[in-house]
Amino acid sequence: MKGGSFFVIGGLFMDRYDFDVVESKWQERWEKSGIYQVVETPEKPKFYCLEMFPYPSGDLHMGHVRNYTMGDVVARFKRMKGFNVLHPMGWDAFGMPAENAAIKRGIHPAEWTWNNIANMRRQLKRLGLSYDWDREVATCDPRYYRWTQWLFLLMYHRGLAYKKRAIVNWCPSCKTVLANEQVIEGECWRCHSTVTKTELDQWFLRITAYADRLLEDLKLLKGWPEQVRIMQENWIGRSEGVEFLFGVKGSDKKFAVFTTRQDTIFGVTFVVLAPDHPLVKEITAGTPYEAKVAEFAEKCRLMPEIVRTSAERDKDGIFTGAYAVNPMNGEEIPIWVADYVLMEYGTGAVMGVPAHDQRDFEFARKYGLPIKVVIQAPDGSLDAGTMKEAYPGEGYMVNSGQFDGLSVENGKAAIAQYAEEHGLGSRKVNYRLRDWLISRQRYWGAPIPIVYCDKCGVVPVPERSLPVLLPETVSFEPGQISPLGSCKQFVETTCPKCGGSARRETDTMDTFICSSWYYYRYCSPHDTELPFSRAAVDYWMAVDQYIGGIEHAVLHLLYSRFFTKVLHDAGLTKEVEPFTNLLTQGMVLKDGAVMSKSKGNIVAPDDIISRYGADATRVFILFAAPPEKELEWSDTGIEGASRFLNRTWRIVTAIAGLKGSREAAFERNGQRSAEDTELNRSLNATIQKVTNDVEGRFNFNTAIAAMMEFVNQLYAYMEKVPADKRNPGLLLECAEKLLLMLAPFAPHMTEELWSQLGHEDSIHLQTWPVFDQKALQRETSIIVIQIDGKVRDRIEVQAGLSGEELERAALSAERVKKWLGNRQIARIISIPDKLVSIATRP
RNA sequence: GCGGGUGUGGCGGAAUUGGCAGACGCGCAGGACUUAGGAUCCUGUGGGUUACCGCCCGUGAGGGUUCAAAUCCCUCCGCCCGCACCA
Repeated sequence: MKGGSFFVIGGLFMDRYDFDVVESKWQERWEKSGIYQVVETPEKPKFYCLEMFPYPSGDLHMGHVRNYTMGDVVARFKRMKGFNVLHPMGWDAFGMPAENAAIKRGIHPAEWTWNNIANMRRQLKRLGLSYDWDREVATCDPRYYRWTQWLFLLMYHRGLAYKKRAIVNWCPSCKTVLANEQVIEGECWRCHSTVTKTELDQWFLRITAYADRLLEDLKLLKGWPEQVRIMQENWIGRSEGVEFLFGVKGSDKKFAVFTTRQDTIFGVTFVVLAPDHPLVKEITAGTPYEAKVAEFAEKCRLMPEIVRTSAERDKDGIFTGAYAVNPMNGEEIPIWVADYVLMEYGTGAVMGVPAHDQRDFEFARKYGLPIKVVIQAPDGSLDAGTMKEAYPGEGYMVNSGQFDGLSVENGKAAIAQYAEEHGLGSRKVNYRLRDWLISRQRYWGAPIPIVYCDKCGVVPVPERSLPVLLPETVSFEPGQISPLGSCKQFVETTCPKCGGSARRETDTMDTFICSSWYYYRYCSPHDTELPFSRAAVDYWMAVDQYIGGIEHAVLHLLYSRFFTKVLHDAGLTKEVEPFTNLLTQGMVLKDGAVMSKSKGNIVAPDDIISRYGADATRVFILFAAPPEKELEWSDTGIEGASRFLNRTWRIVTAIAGLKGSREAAFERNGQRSAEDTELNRSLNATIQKVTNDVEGRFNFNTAIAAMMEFVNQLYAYMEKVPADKRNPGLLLECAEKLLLMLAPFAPHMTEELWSQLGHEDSIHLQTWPVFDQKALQRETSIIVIQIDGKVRDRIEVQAGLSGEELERAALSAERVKKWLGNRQIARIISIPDKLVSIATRP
């Protein structure tokens, strides 16, 4: 038979299928029939499949396509597996770009945002994603941000939202403050400008009150990548130690010093205060040191954070003229001020133990301060006079009075206990995590629902008065105050308490607040009584599978965990963690670099879909790399995906055209040729592999590879078996089960072929195929024979032979005899149905 | 510096429990069909060698454990990511 002839169907040669027609046809039908809409169905197991919702920047990029295609495959697969699947989509719609567009082009942020949403919704629908669009949310919609404000008030009433004057991160380009998490290597996470410091009255959320639980519950997140858990652990930065109270010589002033190395307290030869430590001014006031120290502190204040906290930089410091008293031994030691000590961490004061801390060592060397060994190395080699670097390791205590001889670990416990018993200090836990600064001096965000009254002070807006609406007409030009501040009608209000005149808070909330609870809103998106209905949330939460970029490892994922815990404590929800399983997908690259306008290497989803169709785009983006890895976009690679779909189309339409195939399907147990048996085995092996790859480990790439292989097998069968010897019933079964497996990946083409095979119901409402264990069994196995570790022969034997039988068969093989020659057999290992390994000696 | 990841053909990648390295795809080469092919179908494709039966080498480098190592252990190198004076 000549290649290609079995594709002639009804006289027509079907070369390629028309994806444009097929895809839009089914998208319309799915929308009309609402097949992806879900309601709570207690008798069915639920599955909440969620992808991080996008910022509506205007156009979908390939990273979105990858993220949402993965989620869609999981959602469709779980549906076919019998789950009631919640798979929603929405918009993280507040944020700076909308405001910048308004300033630049005179479009209102709302208009710009809603236009972008409309375009991106169109693009998502074009990809054939199975969302329940009835549940769509947009965080900039008053029906949504009303509840964001409600949740702020919940925090406020629980003592978790507070306002304080603080030194904060300021982005001069965005003209707003930033939370610590949003400063990446000294730069603004969004625009990469260098962040400066400024002092402002700002709103904070007390996330530090949850530091321990956020850390502790990371243990529950077994379905998260270890990397993300470690990043959160590092960010929270828990450390245990002792806070000592040091006295100031010649006064009754005291100051606290935090250390994790209380065992080295006898080695303190100086103490260092942060330049902005309040004690600095007190101890230098009226002394000859005052002016110089103040000048030094000012220099530090002006230094950009990134420079000041760089570990490589030489440490600068200055003596204050004052002396501190070591609470443990009464020693008097000089008080210095240095740039390497940060007011934000611990107590803003550090005890200098140069012998056992590298930073202190460098500082002591630079300024000629004494070095005193108090932990001797096990080999007794440490000598203060000859040390080249600090010794932070294990050893035993020396020069420490009654504590001499203790190990580091025992010394830590003993000193801590002694300090507590004698009122010299107390055990303390410190965190690197800071409270979450949430005020933003911008317009396009949810207004903070707070009113300032001269008589009543800070007054929360009552729940019944929510939402505090954004005024429509304001000047968006950023300045030192929020744009809302320039809007009189907004600012001027009456006090909810006393009815007198009052002013509204003019800052808006960090958009990360809006995205910290959206997954709850999806559960009951139209609720007008509460942010979400308890019954709906109890049914759907937690999210069973969350998919998104690793860039949110600390930001969004930490904030959301915090919100979930607060909601739980408030009795609004039952779960303590929002996302049971997390998949962090890798980035999409082009020519080895991230796609960006400036590099000019952007591949636009719309262009690709127009040229190859949504199904081919989906298949390629899943096939090109495993989900967590970076994916290199390839223009020829997508051709391959397109070829595979067309190849599938042709073979399935050919099978559909086989005369009497449907009738023949009832004769499944009739005669089988060897080729039939092998094809059937191949079908079941493919079902097993695809199921396992999708369900167990999200390896969509190998699942697609397995289906490609199976399609190749179908072609080989057609090539090998003459038309009159083919088994139409088996071929039909192969075609149908292949389509079912491919349906989550290529939903349009499979739906079309499914209907062409005569089915009335959507393929997406079918049950996932099950493989037949019996069909997998072979009558014979190929056994590999190794001699001294090298493969020397393969023999075909009856399946299931015992080790002994295998050995006998192996040793009687001609090639084996030849290779063995007259060498002696030292050992034989046989693994049934796999291999025989023979070790020899001369 | 600390923590994590990773290194496999010309390229993307596979090998799930230590058991035939390179599945699948791209690219390339040859053939078939064809007025034509950038469509489609078939064949080949890690390197070396060769009477195309094989044989030798081969998973960043070196060493080790084992009948057997991409996989486990040790030393080193490259790249990527996170944290980075955190007391």
